[in-house]
Amino acid sequence: MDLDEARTRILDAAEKLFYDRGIQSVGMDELRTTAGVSLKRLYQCFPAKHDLVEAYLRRRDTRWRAALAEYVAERADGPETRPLAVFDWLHTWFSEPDFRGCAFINSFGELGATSDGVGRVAREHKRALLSYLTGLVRAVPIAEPGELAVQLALLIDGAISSAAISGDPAAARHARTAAERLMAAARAGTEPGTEPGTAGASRK
Amino acid sequence: MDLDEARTRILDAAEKLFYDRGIQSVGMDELRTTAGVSLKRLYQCFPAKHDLVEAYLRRRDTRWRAALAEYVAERADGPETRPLAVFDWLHTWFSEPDFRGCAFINSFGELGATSDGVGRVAREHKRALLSYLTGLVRAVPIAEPGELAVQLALLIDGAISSAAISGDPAAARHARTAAERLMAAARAGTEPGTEPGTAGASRK
DNA sequence: CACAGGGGAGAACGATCGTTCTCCTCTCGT
DNA sequence: ACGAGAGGAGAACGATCGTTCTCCCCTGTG
Repeated sequence: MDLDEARTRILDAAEKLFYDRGIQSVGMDELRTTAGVSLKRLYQCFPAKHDLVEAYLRRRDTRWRAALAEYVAERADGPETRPLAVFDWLHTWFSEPDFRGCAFINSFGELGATSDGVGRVAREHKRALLSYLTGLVRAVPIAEPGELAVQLALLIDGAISSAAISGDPAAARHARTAAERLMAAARAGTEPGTEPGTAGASRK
Repeated sequence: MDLDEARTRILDAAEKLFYDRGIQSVGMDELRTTAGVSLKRLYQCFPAKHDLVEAYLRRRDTRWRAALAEYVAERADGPETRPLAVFDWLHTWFSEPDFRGCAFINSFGELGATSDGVGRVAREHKRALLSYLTGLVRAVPIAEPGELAVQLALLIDGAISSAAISGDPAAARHARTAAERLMAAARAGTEPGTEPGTAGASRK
């Protein structure tokens, strides 16, 4: 077996088990069994459990954000609907049978006080999501794009937590309508006639 | 030492240790030491660890919601500002040095898949919070109070998670301004002249 | 064919977990 | 004064954890 294939099989097993049942609830032996590799291989790829935990979180971060960005890019039919498509993607995610909330919030709650690596990865994940949202919002003429992006991030985190605990994917729909109203409110803050593109002062 | 005093000392220790470091990271022996009771007493009050975990969560639920309701009742100067006072209370909570997010989201992420008692308490906590918010919102003339209450709940959960991971209490302020705009949007949905209290149809 | 070496399976190790048991002390009713 | 029972301190137990070690086979090269 290749060393890279062993790595991906271990990471696949880690993602399934860690996300489903929490990190401290799954031992290295079960991980080894699920991945189908030997213990020697496991410790050859990841010298300690916290290395595997961090690698699991980092890979999940990049994949999660890539899946979201891909969905938004191909589903939204314009810059105005892109921020709302985020919540449609959330709804499909919440509807998956093994959905169990945000892996980073869960890991942070479990190990954030103990392992600073987990806290760091969780912080980076939320910061990267916020910068992605900021990019989406900037493509729409809006009074304060940073503020709206932060508000959307709050709605996203809230919807994830609510859907995880209640088990009801409808949290994504409620968050979506809230996002619509926040976008409309932020749009109302822009004075008409001052959008970039129409040169000159048309009012004053 | 009284039996009731032992119970509260154990619950005090459990709340501090479980909330600070997670549940699985603190053992019964450290709990016993912090509470200052004997192991026999500990197991006399709580026959197993999961009993203590559930009691800890239930007591925290009632205390947390009571503290919130008390703050809102004495700080808000009218029905219109009560929902916003919730976010002011969040800001003071986030600013406490040992703030580490929502105990129920954290516990659910750590043990929700394993222990169904934890999942049940977390669900009840969120449901009770939502019904409290619904009560606050119903005192304001608003088109769909249930919808607005759900949206506020999403903002609250999102602010808690965001503040926990980023460490920045400003999440409460952002959530507050979002709540203001959502309330204004929901208020705009009510037709003027149809509030209860002004008898008769003043428009039609 | 001989043999060196890497990988697989799993036993083994020390630590720690939740829980129980032992031993000793103290108190209280008669 | 004295026996009985309750409570405290902590040893002890079985299980499980993360990690390492042992043994054996398999393959490739002279």
